[in-house]
Amino acid sequence: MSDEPTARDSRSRDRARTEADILAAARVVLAEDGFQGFGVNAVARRAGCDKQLIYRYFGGLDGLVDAIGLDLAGWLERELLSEDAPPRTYAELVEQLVLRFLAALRADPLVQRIAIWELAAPSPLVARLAAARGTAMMRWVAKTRGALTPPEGVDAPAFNALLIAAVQQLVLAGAAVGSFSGLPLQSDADWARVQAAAVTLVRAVYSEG
Amino acid sequence: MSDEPTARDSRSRDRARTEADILAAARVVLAEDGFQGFGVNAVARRAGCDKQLIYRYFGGLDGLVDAIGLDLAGWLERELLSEDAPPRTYAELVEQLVLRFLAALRADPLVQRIAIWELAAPSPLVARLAAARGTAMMRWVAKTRGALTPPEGVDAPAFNALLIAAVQQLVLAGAAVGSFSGLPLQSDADWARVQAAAVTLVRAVYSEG
DNA sequence: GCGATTTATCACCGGCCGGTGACATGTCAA
DNA sequence: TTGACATGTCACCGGCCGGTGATAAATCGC
Repeated sequence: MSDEPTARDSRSRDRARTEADILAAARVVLAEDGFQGFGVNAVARRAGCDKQLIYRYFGGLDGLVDAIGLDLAGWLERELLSEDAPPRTYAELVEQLVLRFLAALRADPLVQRIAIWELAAPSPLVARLAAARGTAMMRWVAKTRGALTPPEGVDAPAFNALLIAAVQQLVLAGAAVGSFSGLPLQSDADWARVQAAAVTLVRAVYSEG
Repeated sequence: MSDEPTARDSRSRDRARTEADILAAARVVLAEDGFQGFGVNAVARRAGCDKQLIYRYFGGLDGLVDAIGLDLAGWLERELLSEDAPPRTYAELVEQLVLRFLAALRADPLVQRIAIWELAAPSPLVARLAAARGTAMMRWVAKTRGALTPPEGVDAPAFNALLIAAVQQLVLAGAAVGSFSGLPLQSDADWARVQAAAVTLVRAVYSEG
């Protein structure tokens, strides 16, 4: 929102520090204003330095986006991790995945903006960004799945995609307009309702065949 | 994509025709380029007339968007209508709703763009646009529901929102990048898979309690 | 035929954008 | 001390944007 440059003596002459400032500014701009406001000028203003440095140190916006993607790669995995009891059934596995994905996405405006970016302006650049999320989820599933397998005769990939898609759409809509299709998505109670419905769905599909 | 003005003798002096041209051009621009490319200059170029006319006849972009919203209000209702047998159970009702919403949204890039617009840049303007869709679905449900009611002890609004949200996210992702979370969303076979999964979900929740 | 009105076009403004070349200043090594 | 290099700033370019005032041309009422 505000464009006041963050405090930063303009003569720091510390490249590592400057790069970190630029990267942080880029994340803030993207998280706050979305991809529409994401540009060289905005990031430089936010970082309190000249935009030329973005070209010099990151090779332009593309390199900056890639840099964001790098430390974003581990985001989802970190978020999905927990010390809870490992799932004992496939239903529990999917249930944990859905609930944690909901919480993680809801808490991270940056990733929300990236997801919207992907929908609104698909490009190889942002595709690379979004790919990290997908592979992270895959790896998490592979790691915590153990020997768990979906029930026979069930199109698990389709169901899981449905569930994750529902969660993502609701989180994005909730952040943007506070409701979806008449369902309020603001208070924690609203989200508890969504969680309950999602859990019921998972169990209806996987637990009882 | 291309900016060549549509054939149109520049001296037609037919206000009704010109207004229709502008409105059509606006819909095309929005459907093709999304809200990012939606502006006075782009619409005027596409309509093959001067942008001043947009201000004169529609009062600027806002009025133009409202005009789009007007004839868009009946869109969903028209799409949802059909001569199929009326649903006999609540499960059938929701099943029809979900499947028809999927088909309608998939076939209409304009509405897809509006949905994305709502996520990326919420504003009273586009909210008015998107509200039409919501009320249209409400009215359709009220009209075809008859005496059907959801089973006891089921949070029907939450489940329905989940299902519609899943469909919407998958359609948007399919149009943008052709897949979601590893699930391909391009061929008709891909979508048949999604439909089957959605139907199974609906029945698991409503039919068998 | 003629003036008034409608319809449409054009030229222009300020502002922001991405991008680049020239320049200033601090740092460090020879 | 001096010269090369790293770091940072500034000024400028062309292009597109939304928005507006003046002007031309066709139509209509009289």
